[in-house]
Amino acid sequence: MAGKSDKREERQEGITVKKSENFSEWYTQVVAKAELADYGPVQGTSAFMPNSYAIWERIQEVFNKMIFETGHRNAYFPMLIPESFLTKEKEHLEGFSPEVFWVTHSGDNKLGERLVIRPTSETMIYSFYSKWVRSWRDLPLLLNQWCNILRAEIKSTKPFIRGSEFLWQEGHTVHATKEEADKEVMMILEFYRKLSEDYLAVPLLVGKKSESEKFAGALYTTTIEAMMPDGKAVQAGTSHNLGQNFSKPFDIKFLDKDSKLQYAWTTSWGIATRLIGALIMIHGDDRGAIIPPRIAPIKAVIVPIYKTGEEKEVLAKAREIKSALATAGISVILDDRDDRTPGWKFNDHEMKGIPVRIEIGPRDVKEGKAVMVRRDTLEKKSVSMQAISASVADLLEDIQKNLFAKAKAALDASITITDDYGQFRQTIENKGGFVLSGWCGGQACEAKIKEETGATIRVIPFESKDVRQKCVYCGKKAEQNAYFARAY
RNA sequence: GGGGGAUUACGCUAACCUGGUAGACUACCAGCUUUGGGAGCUGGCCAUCCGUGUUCAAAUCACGGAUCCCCCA
Repeated sequence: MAGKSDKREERQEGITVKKSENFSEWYTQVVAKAELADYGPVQGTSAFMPNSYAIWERIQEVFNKMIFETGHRNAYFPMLIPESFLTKEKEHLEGFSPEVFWVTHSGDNKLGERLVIRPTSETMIYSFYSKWVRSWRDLPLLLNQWCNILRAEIKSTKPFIRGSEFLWQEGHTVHATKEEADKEVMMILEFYRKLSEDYLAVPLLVGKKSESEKFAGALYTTTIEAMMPDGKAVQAGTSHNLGQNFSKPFDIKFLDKDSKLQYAWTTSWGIATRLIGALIMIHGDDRGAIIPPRIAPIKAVIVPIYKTGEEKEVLAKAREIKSALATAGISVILDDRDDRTPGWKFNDHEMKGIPVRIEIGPRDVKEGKAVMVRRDTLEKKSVSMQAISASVADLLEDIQKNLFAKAKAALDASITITDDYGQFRQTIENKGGFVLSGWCGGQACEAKIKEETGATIRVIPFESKDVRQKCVYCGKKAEQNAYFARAY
Protein backbone atom coordinates (compact mmCIF):
# COMPACT_ATOMS: atom_id res chain seq x y z
CA MET A 1 0.00 0.00 0.00
CA ALA A 2 2.73 2.40 0.95
CA GLY A 3 4.58 1.65 -2.25
CA LYS A 4 1.51 2.38 -4.27
CA SER A 5 0.83 5.73 -2.71
CA ASP A 6 4.48 6.70 -3.06
CA LYS A 7 4.23 5.98 -6.72
CA ARG A 8 1.13 8.14 -6.91
CA GLU A 9 2.92 11.13 -5.43
CA GLU A 10 5.96 10.62 -7.57
CA ARG A 11 3.84 10.74 -10.65
CA GLN A 12 1.91 13.79 -9.48
CA GLU A 13 -1.29 12.19 -10.60
CA GLY A 14 -4.34 11.71 -8.50
CA ILE A 15 -5.01 13.75 -5.39
CA THR A 16 -1.75 14.33 -3.53
CA VAL A 17 -3.07 15.69 -0.24
CA LYS A 18 -5.41 14.19 2.31
CA LYS A 19 -8.80 15.79 2.80
CA SER A 20 -8.27 15.72 6.55
CA GLU A 21 -4.84 17.35 6.41
CA ASN A 22 -5.21 20.26 4.01
CA PHE A 23 -8.80 20.78 3.11
CA SER A 24 -8.37 23.85 0.90
CA GLU A 25 -5.65 22.30 -1.18
CA TRP A 26 -7.60 19.06 -1.39
CA TYR A 27 -10.67 20.87 -2.71
CA THR A 28 -8.66 22.80 -5.29
CA GLN A 29 -7.07 19.58 -6.52
CA VAL A 30 -10.34 17.69 -6.74
CA VAL A 31 -11.94 20.48 -8.74
CA ALA A 32 -9.03 20.50 -11.18
CA LYS A 33 -8.32 16.80 -11.43
CA ALA A 34 -11.92 15.63 -11.64
CA GLU A 35 -12.25 18.18 -14.46
CA LEU A 36 -15.06 20.05 -12.78
CA ALA A 37 -13.88 23.62 -13.32
CA ASP A 38 -10.96 25.53 -14.80
CA TYR A 39 -9.89 29.06 -13.90
CA GLY A 40 -10.75 31.90 -16.26
CA PRO A 41 -8.53 34.88 -17.11
CA VAL A 42 -10.52 37.32 -14.96
CA GLN A 43 -10.52 37.02 -11.19
CA GLY A 44 -13.27 34.89 -9.78
CA THR A 45 -14.36 33.47 -13.12
CA SER A 46 -14.11 29.90 -14.22
CA ALA A 47 -15.33 27.49 -16.84
CA PHE A 48 -17.89 24.98 -15.67
CA MET A 49 -16.58 21.91 -17.41
CA PRO A 50 -18.85 19.13 -18.67
CA ASN A 51 -18.43 17.06 -15.50
CA SER A 52 -19.87 19.83 -13.35
CA TYR A 53 -22.24 21.36 -15.88
CA ALA A 54 -23.95 17.99 -16.26
CA ILE A 55 -24.60 18.01 -12.50
CA TRP A 56 -26.08 21.48 -12.87
CA GLU A 57 -28.34 20.19 -15.64
CA ARG A 58 -29.52 17.39 -13.34
CA ILE A 59 -30.27 20.00 -10.66
CA GLN A 60 -32.25 21.97 -13.24
CA GLU A 61 -34.16 18.85 -14.24
CA VAL A 62 -35.12 17.99 -10.67
CA PHE A 63 -35.99 21.54 -9.64
CA ASN A 64 -37.89 22.37 -12.83
CA LYS A 65 -40.10 19.36 -12.22
CA MET A 66 -40.93 20.59 -8.73
CA ILE A 67 -41.82 24.12 -9.77
CA PHE A 68 -43.64 23.16 -12.97
CA GLU A 69 -45.90 20.84 -10.99
CA THR A 70 -46.83 23.80 -8.81
CA GLY A 71 -47.68 26.17 -11.64
CA HIS A 72 -44.43 28.03 -12.21
CA ARG A 73 -42.96 28.67 -15.64
CA ASN A 74 -39.48 29.56 -16.85
CA ALA A 75 -38.69 32.85 -18.61
CA TYR A 76 -35.69 35.02 -19.35
CA PHE A 77 -35.07 38.70 -18.62
CA PRO A 78 -32.41 41.21 -19.75
CA MET A 79 -29.00 41.22 -18.09
CA LEU A 80 -28.30 44.98 -18.28
CA ILE A 81 -30.07 47.03 -15.64
CA PRO A 82 -30.25 50.86 -15.70
CA GLU A 83 -28.71 52.46 -12.63
CA SER A 84 -32.00 54.18 -11.83
CA PHE A 85 -33.73 50.80 -11.33
CA LEU A 86 -31.22 49.73 -8.71
CA THR A 87 -31.61 52.97 -6.76
CA LYS A 88 -35.39 52.68 -6.40
CA GLU A 89 -35.22 50.46 -3.34
CA LYS A 90 -32.78 51.91 -0.81
CA GLU A 91 -31.79 48.82 1.19
CA HIS A 92 -31.45 46.84 -2.00
CA LEU A 93 -29.10 49.44 -3.47
CA GLU A 94 -26.96 49.59 -0.34
CA GLY A 95 -26.72 45.82 -0.24
CA PHE A 96 -25.60 45.36 -3.79
CA SER A 97 -23.83 48.49 -5.01
CA PRO A 98 -20.38 47.57 -3.59
CA GLU A 99 -20.26 44.45 -5.70
CA VAL A 100 -21.84 45.27 -9.04
CA PHE A 101 -20.05 45.50 -12.36
CA TRP A 102 -20.78 48.73 -14.19
CA VAL A 103 -21.22 49.16 -17.93
CA THR A 104 -20.28 52.69 -18.87
CA HIS A 105 -19.91 52.57 -22.65
CA SER A 106 -21.80 51.26 -25.62
CA GLY A 107 -19.28 50.95 -28.39
CA ASP A 108 -17.27 54.15 -28.39
CA ASN A 109 -19.99 56.24 -26.78
CA LYS A 110 -20.18 56.98 -23.11
CA LEU A 111 -23.64 56.08 -21.84
CA GLY A 112 -25.85 58.83 -20.43
CA GLU A 113 -26.97 56.45 -17.67
CA ARG A 114 -24.66 53.75 -16.40
CA LEU A 115 -25.87 50.15 -16.49
CA VAL A 116 -25.21 47.36 -14.05
CA ILE A 117 -24.77 43.77 -15.03
CA ARG A 118 -27.40 41.95 -12.96
CA PRO A 119 -26.24 40.90 -9.52
CA THR A 120 -29.85 39.68 -9.06
CA SER A 121 -32.90 40.56 -11.13
CA GLU A 122 -35.61 41.88 -8.82
CA THR A 123 -35.46 45.38 -10.23
CA MET A 124 -35.38 44.33 -13.87
CA ILE A 125 -38.12 41.76 -13.52
CA TYR A 126 -40.38 44.05 -11.49
CA SER A 127 -40.20 46.71 -14.16
CA PHE A 128 -41.89 44.14 -16.41
CA TYR A 129 -44.26 42.91 -13.73
CA SER A 130 -45.60 46.41 -13.21
CA LYS A 131 -46.79 46.26 -16.81
CA TRP A 132 -48.02 42.69 -16.68
CA VAL A 133 -50.05 42.80 -13.48
CA ARG A 134 -53.41 44.56 -13.78
CA SER A 135 -56.04 42.53 -12.01
CA TRP A 136 -56.38 39.88 -9.32
CA ARG A 137 -56.93 37.50 -12.24
CA ASP A 138 -53.28 37.99 -13.24
CA LEU A 139 -52.19 36.64 -9.87
CA PRO A 140 -50.33 34.74 -8.74
CA LEU A 141 -47.62 35.41 -11.30
CA LEU A 142 -45.10 32.61 -10.90
CA LEU A 143 -41.93 32.86 -13.00
CA ASN A 144 -38.40 31.59 -12.71
CA GLN A 145 -35.27 32.19 -14.71
CA TRP A 146 -32.06 30.19 -15.05
CA CYS A 147 -29.19 32.52 -15.79
CA ASN A 148 -25.74 33.77 -14.87
CA ILE A 149 -25.16 36.71 -12.56
CA LEU A 150 -22.14 38.84 -11.72
CA ARG A 151 -21.03 40.08 -8.33
CA ALA A 152 -17.52 41.43 -7.99
CA GLU A 153 -15.59 39.26 -5.55
CA ILE A 154 -12.23 40.73 -4.70
CA LYS A 155 -10.92 38.23 -2.18
CA SER A 156 -11.06 34.56 -1.34
CA THR A 157 -12.69 33.23 -4.46
CA LYS A 158 -13.15 29.49 -4.71
CA PRO A 159 -14.49 27.54 -7.66
CA PHE A 160 -18.28 27.01 -7.28
CA ILE A 161 -18.31 28.30 -3.70
CA ARG A 162 -17.54 31.95 -4.31
CA GLY A 163 -16.89 33.60 -7.63
CA SER A 164 -17.59 36.79 -9.51
CA GLU A 165 -19.82 35.02 -11.98
CA PHE A 166 -22.03 32.06 -11.29
CA LEU A 167 -25.11 30.28 -12.52
CA TRP A 168 -28.34 30.17 -10.60
CA GLN A 169 -32.08 30.13 -10.78
CA GLU A 170 -34.05 33.06 -9.47
CA GLY A 171 -37.76 32.72 -8.94
CA HIS A 172 -39.86 35.88 -8.79
CA THR A 173 -43.50 35.66 -7.86
CA VAL A 174 -46.34 38.11 -7.28
CA HIS A 175 -49.26 37.47 -4.96
CA ALA A 176 -52.42 39.19 -3.82
CA THR A 177 -51.82 38.77 -0.10
CA LYS A 178 -49.02 38.40 2.41
CA GLU A 179 -50.36 34.99 3.41
CA GLU A 180 -50.06 33.71 -0.15
CA ALA A 181 -46.54 35.07 -0.39
CA ASP A 182 -45.66 33.41 2.93
CA LYS A 183 -46.94 30.11 1.62
CA GLU A 184 -44.92 30.44 -1.57
CA VAL A 185 -41.73 31.22 0.35
CA MET A 186 -42.17 28.15 2.55
CA MET A 187 -43.11 25.85 -0.30
CA ILE A 188 -39.99 26.80 -2.24
CA LEU A 189 -37.84 26.40 0.86
CA GLU A 190 -39.20 22.88 1.19
CA PHE A 191 -38.31 22.21 -2.48
CA TYR A 192 -34.77 23.37 -1.77
CA ARG A 193 -34.56 21.12 1.28
CA LYS A 194 -35.78 18.19 -0.74
CA LEU A 195 -33.39 18.84 -3.62
CA SER A 196 -30.46 19.25 -1.29
CA GLU A 197 -31.11 16.41 1.14
CA ASP A 198 -32.82 13.83 -1.07
CA TYR A 199 -30.80 14.34 -4.24
CA LEU A 200 -27.48 15.97 -3.37
CA ALA A 201 -27.36 14.10 -0.03
CA VAL A 202 -26.42 17.42 1.60
CA PRO A 203 -28.07 17.69 5.03
CA LEU A 204 -29.22 21.09 6.20
CA LEU A 205 -30.31 23.41 8.89
CA VAL A 206 -33.47 25.22 7.84
CA GLY A 207 -34.81 28.45 9.22
CA LYS A 208 -34.79 32.25 9.05
CA LYS A 209 -32.04 34.82 8.67
CA SER A 210 -31.55 37.60 11.19
CA GLU A 211 -32.38 41.19 10.20
CA SER A 212 -28.76 41.96 9.38
CA GLU A 213 -28.24 38.79 7.35
CA LYS A 214 -31.47 38.92 5.36
CA PHE A 215 -31.64 39.74 1.65
CA ALA A 216 -31.23 43.44 0.96
CA GLY A 217 -34.76 44.76 0.68
CA ALA A 218 -36.63 41.72 2.01
CA LEU A 219 -39.31 41.56 4.67
CA TYR A 220 -37.67 38.35 5.81
CA THR A 221 -35.37 35.68 4.40
CA THR A 222 -35.54 31.94 4.89
CA THR A 223 -32.50 29.80 4.24
CA ILE A 224 -31.04 26.36 3.92
CA GLU A 225 -27.60 26.13 5.41
CA ALA A 226 -25.01 23.35 5.07
CA MET A 227 -21.80 22.62 6.99
CA MET A 228 -18.50 21.87 5.29
CA PRO A 229 -15.91 19.45 6.70
CA ASP A 230 -13.57 22.32 7.60
CA GLY A 231 -16.16 23.80 9.95
CA LYS A 232 -17.41 26.61 7.70
CA ALA A 233 -21.04 27.01 6.73
CA VAL A 234 -22.37 27.40 3.22
CA GLN A 235 -25.64 29.18 2.54
CA ALA A 236 -27.08 26.77 0.02
CA GLY A 237 -30.27 28.56 -0.95
CA THR A 238 -32.58 31.36 0.14
CA SER A 239 -36.27 32.12 -0.22
CA HIS A 240 -37.44 35.65 0.54
CA ASN A 241 -40.73 37.32 1.25
CA LEU A 242 -40.18 40.82 -0.14
CA GLY A 243 -43.44 42.13 1.25
CA GLN A 244 -44.51 45.25 -0.60
CA ASN A 245 -40.99 46.67 -0.45
CA PHE A 246 -40.54 46.29 -4.18
CA SER A 247 -44.11 46.45 -5.40
CA LYS A 248 -44.37 50.04 -4.14
CA PRO A 249 -41.28 51.59 -5.80
CA PHE A 250 -41.84 49.47 -8.91
CA ASP A 251 -45.55 50.12 -8.95
CA ILE A 252 -46.89 46.58 -9.09
CA LYS A 253 -50.61 47.08 -8.43
CA PHE A 254 -53.75 45.14 -9.12
CA LEU A 255 -57.50 45.67 -8.90
CA ASP A 256 -58.87 43.20 -6.35
CA LYS A 257 -62.28 41.53 -6.41
CA ASP A 258 -63.77 44.55 -4.72
CA SER A 259 -62.40 46.84 -7.43
CA LYS A 260 -59.90 48.29 -5.02
CA LEU A 261 -56.39 49.08 -6.21
CA GLN A 262 -53.78 47.27 -4.11
CA TYR A 263 -50.04 46.84 -4.04
CA ALA A 264 -49.00 43.24 -4.62
CA TRP A 265 -46.77 41.05 -2.44
CA THR A 266 -43.68 39.57 -4.02
CA THR A 267 -41.23 36.78 -3.28
CA SER A 268 -37.88 35.81 -4.71
CA TRP A 269 -35.76 32.71 -4.22
CA GLY A 270 -32.55 31.25 -5.55
CA ILE A 271 -30.10 28.42 -5.57
CA ALA A 272 -26.75 28.55 -7.32
CA THR A 273 -23.89 26.49 -8.63
CA ARG A 274 -22.30 26.69 -5.18
CA LEU A 275 -24.44 23.64 -4.41
CA ILE A 276 -22.00 21.72 -6.60
CA GLY A 277 -19.08 22.95 -4.50
CA ALA A 278 -20.89 21.96 -1.32
CA LEU A 279 -21.56 18.42 -2.45
CA ILE A 280 -17.97 17.96 -3.60
CA MET A 281 -16.66 19.22 -0.25
CA ILE A 282 -19.01 17.09 1.78
CA HIS A 283 -18.84 13.75 -0.01
CA GLY A 284 -15.37 13.67 -1.57
CA ASP A 285 -12.54 11.59 -0.14
CA ASP A 286 -8.78 11.18 -0.57
CA ARG A 287 -9.32 9.63 -3.99
CA GLY A 288 -11.39 12.50 -5.32
CA ALA A 289 -15.02 13.40 -5.84
CA ILE A 290 -18.02 11.27 -4.99
CA ILE A 291 -21.19 12.24 -6.84
CA PRO A 292 -24.39 11.11 -5.09
CA PRO A 293 -26.21 8.63 -7.37
CA ARG A 294 -29.51 10.49 -7.62
CA ILE A 295 -27.83 13.61 -8.99
CA ALA A 296 -24.99 11.89 -10.85
CA PRO A 297 -25.24 12.41 -14.62
CA ILE A 298 -23.44 9.09 -15.10
CA LYS A 299 -24.33 6.46 -12.53
CA ALA A 300 -22.11 3.59 -13.59
CA VAL A 301 -19.04 2.94 -15.68
CA ILE A 302 -18.10 -0.42 -17.15
CA VAL A 303 -14.40 -1.24 -17.36
CA PRO A 304 -13.57 -4.25 -19.50
CA ILE A 305 -10.42 -6.21 -18.68
CA TYR A 306 -8.73 -8.47 -21.17
CA LYS A 307 -5.48 -9.79 -22.55
CA THR A 308 -4.79 -9.63 -26.25
CA GLY A 309 -7.08 -12.13 -27.97
CA GLU A 310 -9.79 -11.97 -25.33
CA GLU A 311 -11.17 -8.54 -26.15
CA LYS A 312 -14.00 -9.67 -28.43
CA GLU A 313 -15.60 -11.90 -25.87
CA VAL A 314 -15.19 -9.47 -23.02
CA LEU A 315 -16.37 -6.44 -24.95
CA ALA A 316 -19.44 -8.33 -26.15
CA LYS A 317 -20.41 -9.03 -22.54
CA ALA A 318 -19.61 -5.48 -21.52
CA ARG A 319 -22.00 -4.19 -24.19
CA GLU A 320 -24.63 -6.58 -22.96
CA ILE A 321 -24.33 -5.11 -19.49
CA LYS A 322 -24.46 -1.61 -20.90
CA SER A 323 -27.70 -2.17 -22.73
CA ALA A 324 -29.21 -4.01 -19.79
CA LEU A 325 -28.52 -1.03 -17.53
CA ALA A 326 -29.64 1.47 -20.14
CA THR A 327 -32.91 -0.44 -20.51
CA ALA A 328 -33.36 -0.24 -16.76
CA GLY A 329 -32.96 3.53 -16.99
CA ILE A 330 -29.50 3.66 -15.43
CA SER A 331 -27.20 6.03 -17.29
CA VAL A 332 -23.99 4.18 -17.94
CA ILE A 333 -20.81 4.50 -19.97
CA LEU A 334 -18.54 1.78 -21.28
CA ASP A 335 -14.91 2.77 -21.01
CA ASP A 336 -13.52 0.79 -23.91
CA ARG A 337 -10.47 2.96 -24.57
CA ASP A 338 -7.75 0.52 -25.47
CA ASP A 339 -4.87 2.90 -24.76
CA ARG A 340 -5.50 2.82 -21.02
CA THR A 341 -4.95 0.01 -18.58
CA PRO A 342 -7.76 -1.04 -16.25
CA GLY A 343 -5.88 0.28 -13.24
CA TRP A 344 -5.59 3.70 -14.82
CA LYS A 345 -9.32 3.74 -15.54
CA PHE A 346 -10.17 2.71 -11.98
CA ASN A 347 -8.27 5.67 -10.63
CA ASP A 348 -9.67 8.05 -13.22
CA HIS A 349 -13.32 7.22 -12.59
CA GLU A 350 -12.82 7.24 -8.84
CA MET A 351 -11.34 10.73 -9.04
CA LYS A 352 -14.39 11.88 -11.02
CA GLY A 353 -16.74 10.25 -8.56
CA ILE A 354 -18.89 7.95 -10.69
CA PRO A 355 -20.95 6.06 -8.06
CA VAL A 356 -20.59 2.51 -9.37
CA ARG A 357 -17.92 0.75 -11.40
CA ILE A 358 -18.51 -2.58 -13.09
CA GLU A 359 -15.46 -4.65 -13.93
CA ILE A 360 -15.75 -7.47 -16.40
CA GLY A 361 -12.89 -9.75 -17.42
CA PRO A 362 -12.37 -13.25 -18.78
CA ARG A 363 -12.84 -14.77 -15.35
CA ASP A 364 -16.25 -13.14 -14.95
CA VAL A 365 -17.32 -14.02 -18.47
CA LYS A 366 -16.60 -17.68 -17.75
CA GLU A 367 -18.67 -17.57 -14.55
CA GLY A 368 -21.49 -15.49 -16.01
CA LYS A 369 -20.77 -12.73 -13.53
CA ALA A 370 -19.37 -9.22 -13.18
CA VAL A 371 -17.68 -7.31 -10.36
CA MET A 372 -19.53 -4.32 -8.93
CA VAL A 373 -17.54 -1.69 -7.00
CA ARG A 374 -19.18 1.08 -4.99
CA ARG A 375 -17.40 4.44 -4.96
CA ASP A 376 -18.26 5.45 -1.40
CA THR A 377 -16.75 2.43 0.39
CA LEU A 378 -14.77 0.92 -2.53
CA GLU A 379 -16.32 -2.41 -1.58
CA LYS A 380 -16.30 -5.04 -4.36
CA LYS A 381 -18.99 -7.60 -4.98
CA SER A 382 -19.40 -10.28 -7.61
CA VAL A 383 -22.89 -10.38 -9.11
CA SER A 384 -24.58 -12.58 -11.70
CA MET A 385 -25.12 -11.20 -15.19
CA GLN A 386 -28.87 -11.87 -15.07
CA ALA A 387 -29.37 -9.79 -11.98
CA ILE A 388 -26.99 -6.99 -12.91
CA SER A 389 -29.55 -4.18 -13.45
CA ALA A 390 -31.37 -4.92 -10.23
CA SER A 391 -28.10 -5.24 -8.32
CA VAL A 392 -26.79 -1.92 -9.61
CA ALA A 393 -30.10 -0.17 -8.94
CA ASP A 394 -30.10 -1.45 -5.35
CA LEU A 395 -26.50 -0.49 -4.86
CA LEU A 396 -27.11 3.06 -6.14
CA GLU A 397 -29.90 3.56 -3.61
CA ASP A 398 -27.68 2.16 -0.91
CA ILE A 399 -24.85 4.55 -1.79
CA GLN A 400 -27.29 7.46 -1.78
CA LYS A 401 -28.52 6.51 1.69
CA ASN A 402 -25.02 5.95 3.01
CA LEU A 403 -23.73 9.29 1.74
CA PHE A 404 -26.61 11.14 3.33
CA ALA A 405 -26.31 9.24 6.61
CA LYS A 406 -22.60 9.99 6.83
CA ALA A 407 -23.12 13.66 6.01
CA LYS A 408 -26.00 13.93 8.46
CA ALA A 409 -23.89 12.42 11.22
CA ALA A 410 -21.14 14.94 10.42
CA LEU A 411 -23.62 17.84 10.52
CA ASP A 412 -25.01 16.69 13.86
CA ALA A 413 -21.52 16.23 15.25
CA SER A 414 -20.57 19.74 14.14
CA ILE A 415 -23.21 21.35 16.36
CA THR A 416 -22.09 22.66 19.72
CA ILE A 417 -24.69 23.89 22.16
CA THR A 418 -23.61 26.52 24.66
CA ASP A 419 -24.59 29.77 26.36
CA ASP A 420 -21.07 30.34 27.60
CA TYR A 421 -19.29 32.95 25.50
CA GLY A 422 -15.84 31.62 26.35
CA GLN A 423 -16.75 28.20 25.06
CA PHE A 424 -18.52 29.83 22.12
CA ARG A 425 -15.34 31.63 21.04
CA GLN A 426 -13.17 28.61 21.57
CA THR A 427 -15.47 26.42 19.52
CA ILE A 428 -15.68 28.88 16.63
CA GLU A 429 -11.93 29.37 16.61
CA ASN A 430 -10.77 25.78 17.02
CA LYS A 431 -13.39 23.39 15.81
CA GLY A 432 -15.76 25.48 13.74
CA GLY A 433 -19.15 24.09 12.93
CA PHE A 434 -22.47 25.44 14.13
CA VAL A 435 -22.84 26.79 17.62
CA LEU A 436 -26.40 26.82 18.93
CA SER A 437 -26.90 29.54 21.51
CA GLY A 438 -29.50 31.77 23.02
CA TRP A 439 -29.74 35.24 21.53
CA CYS A 440 -31.45 38.33 22.90
CA GLY A 441 -32.38 39.39 19.38
CA GLY A 442 -30.23 42.51 19.59
CA GLN A 443 -28.25 43.57 16.56
CA ALA A 444 -25.54 44.97 18.83
CA CYS A 445 -24.76 41.53 20.28
CA GLU A 446 -24.83 39.99 16.83
CA ALA A 447 -22.41 42.60 15.48
CA LYS A 448 -20.04 42.24 18.45
CA ILE A 449 -19.94 38.48 18.06
CA LYS A 450 -19.14 38.87 14.37
CA GLU A 451 -16.39 41.35 15.11
CA GLU A 452 -14.82 39.28 17.87
CA THR A 453 -15.14 35.79 16.40
CA GLY A 454 -15.98 36.12 12.71
CA ALA A 455 -19.12 34.08 13.29
CA THR A 456 -22.50 35.24 12.03
CA ILE A 457 -26.02 34.03 12.63
CA ARG A 458 -26.59 31.48 9.90
CA VAL A 459 -30.00 30.18 10.88
CA ILE A 460 -32.71 31.01 13.37
CA PRO A 461 -34.82 27.86 13.73
CA PHE A 462 -38.51 28.29 12.88
CA GLU A 463 -39.58 26.60 16.05
CA SER A 464 -37.58 27.41 19.13
CA LYS A 465 -39.12 24.82 21.39
CA ASP A 466 -36.52 25.02 24.10
CA VAL A 467 -35.46 28.63 24.02
CA ARG A 468 -32.30 28.97 26.01
CA GLN A 469 -32.26 31.05 29.15
CA LYS A 470 -29.84 33.80 28.21
CA CYS A 471 -28.16 35.54 25.33
CA VAL A 472 -24.70 34.11 24.77
CA TYR A 473 -23.20 37.61 24.50
CA CYS A 474 -25.01 39.99 26.87
CA GLY A 475 -26.50 37.42 29.25
CA LYS A 476 -29.94 39.02 29.14
CA LYS A 477 -33.01 36.92 28.58
CA ALA A 478 -32.85 35.05 25.28
CA GLU A 479 -35.60 35.79 22.78
CA GLN A 480 -34.72 32.94 20.47
CA ASN A 481 -32.09 30.37 19.61
CA ALA A 482 -29.65 30.93 16.79
CA TYR A 483 -27.07 28.85 14.98
CA PHE A 484 -23.81 30.75 14.62
CA ALA A 485 -20.88 29.85 12.35
CA ARG A 486 -18.17 31.23 10.18
CA ALA A 487 -19.24 31.01 6.57
CA TYR A 488 -17.86 30.83 3.05
C1' G B 1 -10.68 43.25 6.34
C1' G B 2 -5.08 42.19 7.42
C1' G B 3 -0.53 39.53 6.36
C1' G B 4 2.76 35.98 3.88
C1' G B 5 4.25 33.00 -0.27
C1' A B 6 4.06 31.60 -5.29
C1' U B 7 3.75 31.90 -10.91
C1' U B 8 8.97 28.28 -16.19
C1' A B 9 5.53 22.80 -21.34
C1' C B 10 -1.25 19.85 -19.16
C1' G B 11 1.01 18.91 -14.36
C1' C B 12 5.35 18.65 -10.85
C1' U B 13 9.93 20.90 -11.12
C1' A B 14 15.75 22.42 -12.55
C1' A B 15 18.48 26.76 -13.92
C1' C B 16 17.53 32.52 -10.33
C1' C B 17 21.40 33.98 -5.04
C1' U B 18 26.26 35.03 -8.89
C1' G B 19 22.29 38.21 -15.86
C1' G B 20 24.99 34.89 -21.20
C1' U B 21 23.01 27.11 -24.16
C1' A B 22 15.90 27.08 -20.93
C1' G B 23 17.05 20.76 -18.60
C1' A B 24 14.49 16.23 -16.15
C1' C B 25 10.00 13.40 -14.98
C1' U B 26 4.84 13.15 -16.30
C1' A B 27 1.21 14.25 -19.93
C1' C B 28 0.35 14.63 -25.25
C1' C B 29 1.37 12.56 -30.61
C1' A B 30 3.29 8.10 -33.70
C1' G B 31 4.71 2.95 -33.78
C1' C B 32 5.43 -1.83 -31.51
C1' U B 33 4.57 -4.68 -27.20
C1' U B 34 1.02 -4.73 -22.98
C1' U B 35 -3.92 -4.99 -20.00
C1' G B 36 -7.74 -8.03 -12.72
C1' G B 37 -5.34 -1.14 -9.13
C1' G B 38 -2.07 4.78 -12.59
C1' A B 39 2.48 -0.78 -18.01
C1' G B 40 7.34 -0.95 -21.21
C1' C B 41 10.58 0.45 -25.31
C1' U B 42 11.84 3.87 -29.46
C1' G B 43 11.04 8.47 -31.74
C1' G B 44 8.54 13.24 -31.70
C1' C B 45 5.67 17.88 -29.87
C1' C B 46 5.12 21.63 -26.13
C1' A B 47 7.28 26.60 -21.63
C1' U B 48 9.96 31.41 -18.73
C1' C B 49 2.11 35.13 -16.28
C1' C B 50 1.55 40.38 -18.45
C1' G B 51 3.72 45.36 -18.88
C1' U B 52 7.63 48.92 -18.13
C1' G B 53 12.63 49.87 -16.82
C1' U B 54 18.12 48.77 -16.20
C1' U B 55 21.70 46.20 -19.55
C1' C B 56 25.61 44.64 -25.21
C1' A B 57 22.46 40.75 -23.06
C1' A B 58 16.76 39.44 -18.49
C1' A B 59 13.44 33.22 -16.55
C1' U B 60 17.28 35.62 -13.43
C1' C B 61 17.76 42.53 -11.24
C1' A B 62 13.94 46.85 -10.23
C1' C B 63 8.97 48.81 -10.47
C1' G B 64 3.76 48.16 -11.66
C1' G B 65 -0.28 44.84 -12.84
C1' A B 66 -2.86 39.96 -13.12
C1' U B 67 -3.77 35.30 -11.04
C1' C B 68 -3.33 31.32 -7.51
C1' C B 69 -2.33 29.32 -2.65
C1' C B 70 -1.75 29.64 2.65
C1' C B 71 -2.37 31.97 7.51
C1' C B 72 -5.05 35.43 10.62
C1' A B 73 -9.97 38.24 11.33
